[in-house]
Amino acid sequence: MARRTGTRETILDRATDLFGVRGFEAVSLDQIAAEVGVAKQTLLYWFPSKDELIEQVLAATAAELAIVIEAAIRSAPDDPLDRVEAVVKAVFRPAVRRPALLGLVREISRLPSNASDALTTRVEPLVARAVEWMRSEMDNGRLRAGDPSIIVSLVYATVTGIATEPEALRAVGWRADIAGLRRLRDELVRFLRAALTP
Amino acid sequence: MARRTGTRETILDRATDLFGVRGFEAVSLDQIAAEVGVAKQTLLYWFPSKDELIEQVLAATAAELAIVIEAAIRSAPDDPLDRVEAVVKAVFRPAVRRPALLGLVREISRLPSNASDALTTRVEPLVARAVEWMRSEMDNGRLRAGDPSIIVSLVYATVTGIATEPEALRAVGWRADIAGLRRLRDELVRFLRAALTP
DNA sequence: ACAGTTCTCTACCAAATGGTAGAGAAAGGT
DNA sequence: ACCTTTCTCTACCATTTGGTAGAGAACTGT
Repeated sequence: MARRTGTRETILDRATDLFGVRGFEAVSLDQIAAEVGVAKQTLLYWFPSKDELIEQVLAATAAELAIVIEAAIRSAPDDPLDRVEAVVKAVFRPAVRRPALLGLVREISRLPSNASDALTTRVEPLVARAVEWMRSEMDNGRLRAGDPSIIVSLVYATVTGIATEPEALRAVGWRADIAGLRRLRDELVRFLRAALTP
Repeated sequence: MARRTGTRETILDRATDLFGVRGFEAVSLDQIAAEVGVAKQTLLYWFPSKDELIEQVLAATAAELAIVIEAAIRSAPDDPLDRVEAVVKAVFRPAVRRPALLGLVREISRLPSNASDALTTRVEPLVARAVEWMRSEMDNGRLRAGDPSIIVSLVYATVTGIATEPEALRAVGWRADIAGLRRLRDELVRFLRAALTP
């Protein structure tokens, strides 16, 4: 049967959404296969085991986010607050289009450590660079002084948290229409700017 | 056999930790039973089904957090920034002692909506009160102006996010000793103060 | 001593889980 | 035309899942 898009890519795509929304262990291969419209064994042809599938999903997600973030940083102005805003906006777009993306990132902490270690070591240099950058900007007096490691984590937690908890937003009456999304994004940016301004 | 503490309470306790760390669907009744040191059917005697157990775990957690928060608010000073600090510190203590507590809160969004609705409607008045309080303090000029609903969600996302993602903190070299915890808590409070100061 | 309630157990069960074995279709290269 | 590789399928399998049935302790009040 002729495939419109690669079966492998379709599987990765659907699996990303399901894993991100419901968690790795909560999603069965049968469910993914049904969603893709293919037999379970087709999954196991492309990915020899569920663990392997999870690993590939994580790798693809990390790559996608890394590209978006890199691009945002490269084309961002020099002022650190503008830079943070650029990165947050860049991540926000794909994250709200697919809540599962950042949800996936959160899922990593539930993996057996050996599985997540590969990813961790790959992301580590990026994180280290972010922390170093933040430290130097703090020294410059262009960002509010503080423990740069923890501040980086706090910014990450805020963005990831707000993008992956529709429940919290629903509880305060927020609606996910286009106007709501823009308000949320702008309020998030203002919140972070206020938190980081010297 | 004479029970030291109530079997029911022990089950709720262990189930809270397991659910909070790994997710509802990822934890089996057998695993909980093994952890408690009891037969699975003892679980099903106390809680007629897994759904019922989940519901009770959520109810107990909500009650525990509500008590802590209420107490913090009552004994807090009038200044809104001090009040936020008091609540955050109050939640932070049990949250880091048991990361599963806030993890559980996050898990709610994965529940079938009918199961979480009961909880949602119970929490709704508290949330509404918080939003109204924040709006009036913004009008007073004692908090940075903004959309009070979204700001409440952002504060919640920051606290929950940082307390439930040890992975993000590990990635920046943070250690969970007592000194690290205090630094984290203080940095979190400063972060939120900066974000909310007019 | 005894009956009744409370509590925990062993023994099952049907359904779903991740995974194996291997057949057969589709396509390309020669 | 034919062989090989690529891809998807049906048919199973052992294990684990949430849950049922019902027996038997252990504590109660009388």
